[in-house]
Amino acid sequence: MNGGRAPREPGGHAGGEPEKRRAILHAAVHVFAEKGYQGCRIADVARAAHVAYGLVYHYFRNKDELLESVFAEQWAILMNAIQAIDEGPGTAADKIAGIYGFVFDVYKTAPSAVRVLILEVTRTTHALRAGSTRETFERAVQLVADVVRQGQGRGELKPELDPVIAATAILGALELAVSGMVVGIVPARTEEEIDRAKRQATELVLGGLRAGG
Amino acid sequence: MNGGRAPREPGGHAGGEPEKRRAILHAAVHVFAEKGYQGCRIADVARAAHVAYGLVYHYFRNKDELLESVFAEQWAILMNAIQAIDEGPGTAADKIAGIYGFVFDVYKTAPSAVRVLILEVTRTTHALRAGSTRETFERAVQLVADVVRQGQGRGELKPELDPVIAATAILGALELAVSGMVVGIVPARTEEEIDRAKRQATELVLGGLRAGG
Amino acid sequence: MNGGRAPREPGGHAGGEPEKRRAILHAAVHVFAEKGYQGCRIADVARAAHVAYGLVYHYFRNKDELLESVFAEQWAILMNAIQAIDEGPGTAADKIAGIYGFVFDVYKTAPSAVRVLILEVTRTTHALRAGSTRETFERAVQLVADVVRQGQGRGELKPELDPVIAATAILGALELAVSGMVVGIVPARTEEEIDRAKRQATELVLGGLRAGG
Amino acid sequence: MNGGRAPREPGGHAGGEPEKRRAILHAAVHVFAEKGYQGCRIADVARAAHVAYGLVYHYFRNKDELLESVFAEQWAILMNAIQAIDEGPGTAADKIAGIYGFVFDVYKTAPSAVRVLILEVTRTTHALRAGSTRETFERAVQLVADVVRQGQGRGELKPELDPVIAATAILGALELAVSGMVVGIVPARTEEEIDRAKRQATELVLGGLRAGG
DNA sequence: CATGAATGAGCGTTCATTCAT
DNA sequence: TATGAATGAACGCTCATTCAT
Repeated sequence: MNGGRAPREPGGHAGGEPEKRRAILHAAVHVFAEKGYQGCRIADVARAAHVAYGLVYHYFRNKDELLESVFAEQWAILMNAIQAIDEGPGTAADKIAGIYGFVFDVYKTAPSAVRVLILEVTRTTHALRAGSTRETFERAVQLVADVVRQGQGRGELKPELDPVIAATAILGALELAVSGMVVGIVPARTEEEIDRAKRQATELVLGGLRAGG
Repeated sequence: MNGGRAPREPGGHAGGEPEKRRAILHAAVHVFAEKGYQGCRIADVARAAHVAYGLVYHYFRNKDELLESVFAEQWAILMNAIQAIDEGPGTAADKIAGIYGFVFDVYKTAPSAVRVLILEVTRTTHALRAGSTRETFERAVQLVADVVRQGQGRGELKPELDPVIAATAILGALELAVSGMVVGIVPARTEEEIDRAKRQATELVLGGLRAGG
Repeated sequence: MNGGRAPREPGGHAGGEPEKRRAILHAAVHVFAEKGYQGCRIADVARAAHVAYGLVYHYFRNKDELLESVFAEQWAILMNAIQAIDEGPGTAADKIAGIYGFVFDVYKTAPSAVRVLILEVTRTTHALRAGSTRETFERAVQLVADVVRQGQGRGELKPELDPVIAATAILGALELAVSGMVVGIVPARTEEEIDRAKRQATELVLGGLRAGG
Repeated sequence: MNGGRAPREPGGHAGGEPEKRRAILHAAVHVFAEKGYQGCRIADVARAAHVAYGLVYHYFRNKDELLESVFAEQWAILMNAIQAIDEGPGTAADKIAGIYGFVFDVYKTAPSAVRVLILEVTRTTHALRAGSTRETFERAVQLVADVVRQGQGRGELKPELDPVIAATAILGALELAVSGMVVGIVPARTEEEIDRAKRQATELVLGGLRAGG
């Protein structure tokens, strides 16, 4: 594309996403994670993104839409990972362990992202109810429920469990484990501590799911 | 605990807690549950309590203290229940089942209370960090962790689990299960549906904890 | 009223209108007249009323409602005057002259009020369309149209005129005469100049209305 | 007049006014008439003109100048008509009737234009005070006043009337008659209704002016 | 000429908190 | 105790204007 023309792509874009929009979204993740929904001011995001106040409103209709986008993006990443794990090889236990592994690994390098992902999901219930957040979350539950169903079909997991409730518990345990780290109840200062928490949480939830438990 | 309570013996009724204070607290539970932290305005609470605006500030230093008190009260109820269950007879599994049973039962008659208890705990992290909420929450984790430790001591639960992480997962699964009901992912319209969700969630988490799983 | 009780009526009221509300409304008339709808900032009104910013929103839902109230009040005064003139004695010509006289007289002592009354009526059409302004204006037209009808009934005014159109013209001529004074096209610095403009305008419009003209 | 026009011969078409500038001006008339001064956003005009945002600022220094130009253009049309009528044959009454006729006729085919012409004249007083609008308006008044003077000189109109005040009333009655149609007080849905309103208004004002009334 | 991204001051509105009674 | 009027800082959003290309 753009063959022969001047190779411009300055402050703008060329079929892709404007870099300033990226910067805003990127900054929003951190500010949002740091200060929560109510404490996350547009001015903070703009400043963190080294961008003029008004530009936020050039790319996003309003605060809700901006934070919805943050949600959507973070969840999209997680969803892709879950789906890839889901469609890949391995037992149901492997896959669930894989999901846990992914989230804990991301936490090591980008705790803010995980924080948004996990901590704020249920939080802003009302304000964002109309948005796509809830559907996205439901889809995640369904995706994990599918993993459970497959595992039940292969006789790996307890057949009597309701897959949706099981999926809820799987993600719930994951959420509070990460919450615990974020809040400081569960120690997670070193990589080893994080790995330890990961192993424990994984073991715990898998123990409840395995057939013949 | 007496957090935020007026120091001198208040109330027009001598000896007890002033009824207006009660009304405010009571109203706050519902408004808080209904609208969340940010959406919960002092004016709403006062109106719902059929009390003058300023009276809220007579009994509570500020918004945070009011909502802290709501937390504290709801958690106190749960803590007492947990403690009673803890100190009572039965295996660790019985006790954990008892805790789950208690929360789900309260949900049947007072979903607002549970909503506050569960949904808002991690939410308002930053705003309330200075307050007693976190300590209360930690104490709950420790209480459950004690149950786990006791169970491990008696050989009922897997000895290799970190009690704190286990407790975190126990409450985490509980949280998201209830969240699921509140948000509507998990069906909970009838008493039977709620009981079913309770059984499933209990089974799931206990499966992960039992020794020889 | 208030017999025997402590004669309090401090910053408050006693069955009447709070004085601060009065002050805000009073200030709004001037600021509105001075700067027009768009230029009239809430901050200006508050400052002019020697009142805190937020108090404006204590008494008025928003800017539109405030300015609607200004309209309503000014028009109410005019309407009362018109109605009194209408119901009083005299020929239709006397009554129309009376209305003109009233408006020009008010202009001498309170040009701001007239300015709001006249200049801004049609102006903020869209913003205030939903409000009561238009209905009020229509009522004024009807009231004047009634005067015309009565005059036609008594043979004083041309019978072939549509009373509504006549009323529209009567008020229109009045409006632009006053507009002319406000804007400076028609000289109105001294009381004499104002009276001269009044006489001329009255004569002009009456000339068009009188039977056998 | 050339107010606000790009100095050098513009347009891709050599010799005339650039068509984009035309489009902007044309669009501005409608948006302005539709939304009023404050509601008329540059973005709206640009969109309606199918032109890039920034181009508006290429042809006009700022919003005020754009809307001044709209005024100027519309008034120029009216002024030319008035002047032609003025310099043409006929009595003063004929000429005034001609002016009324012109405005009402334009209203039939381009109500937006008349709306701008009439409704917004006095409105934006302050914002545009520095501009040429007022002078233009004053010139219109003078032009009509000249017609009155001529009529007085020929003994057709009452000699005792101040020509300026008379002109003010003539235009005032015209304004409110049209305003009434625009706002909906005076019925103007069919051509017949418009014509009826025209005749009534004309008769009314001429009745006030004719000598021996 | 033409584009539209980028800027930032300005303003309406909310709402926790205080205060006079 | 109880009331609710009064305060003002804070923040979301708009939109005229500029600028780089």
